[in-house]
Amino acid sequence: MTRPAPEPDQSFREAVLAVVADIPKGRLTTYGQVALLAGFPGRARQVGWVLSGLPSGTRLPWHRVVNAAGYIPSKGREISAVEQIRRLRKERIEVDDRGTIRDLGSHLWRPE
DNA sequence: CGGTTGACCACGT
DNA sequence: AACGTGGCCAACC
Repeated sequence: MTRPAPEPDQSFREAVLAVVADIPKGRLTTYGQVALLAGFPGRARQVGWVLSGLPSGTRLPWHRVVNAAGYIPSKGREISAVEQIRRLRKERIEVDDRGTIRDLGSHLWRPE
C-alpha cells in the first residue's frame, strides 16, 4: 500500500544523520559537504540546524563536521566548541586554541 | 503572516 | 584580509 511520502524536512534530517555517521575517525568534513552528500546541495545552514538539535548522549561523530573556513567558532556555543576541539585533538587533528584547524585539506574526508 | 535568527557558504569589493 | 550581500530554509516571536 502506498505510504505518504516522508516529510521533506524529516528525510533531510535522516539523510544528514546518515552521512555524519559515516565520517571515518580522524577525518573531517564541512557543513556544505554533508548537505551535498545527503542529496541536498546548498543547504549547509540547515545541516547546522540539525546538528544543533542533537541529544547530548548521541553517538554521532558530530565533532568531525566543521565549517568551510576551517575553524570552530566559539561565539554563541562555547561549551560545545571546546568539547569539539578536545575530541578532534583526541583524533590527532591539530587545532589551535582559537579553534583554527591546521591543514584542513589533508584531513578532509574524500568519499569515493 | 512577516521579520529575525542561525553549529553555513560563495562571491564581490 | 576584513567586511557586506544574497542565498538557503526551519524555528521562533
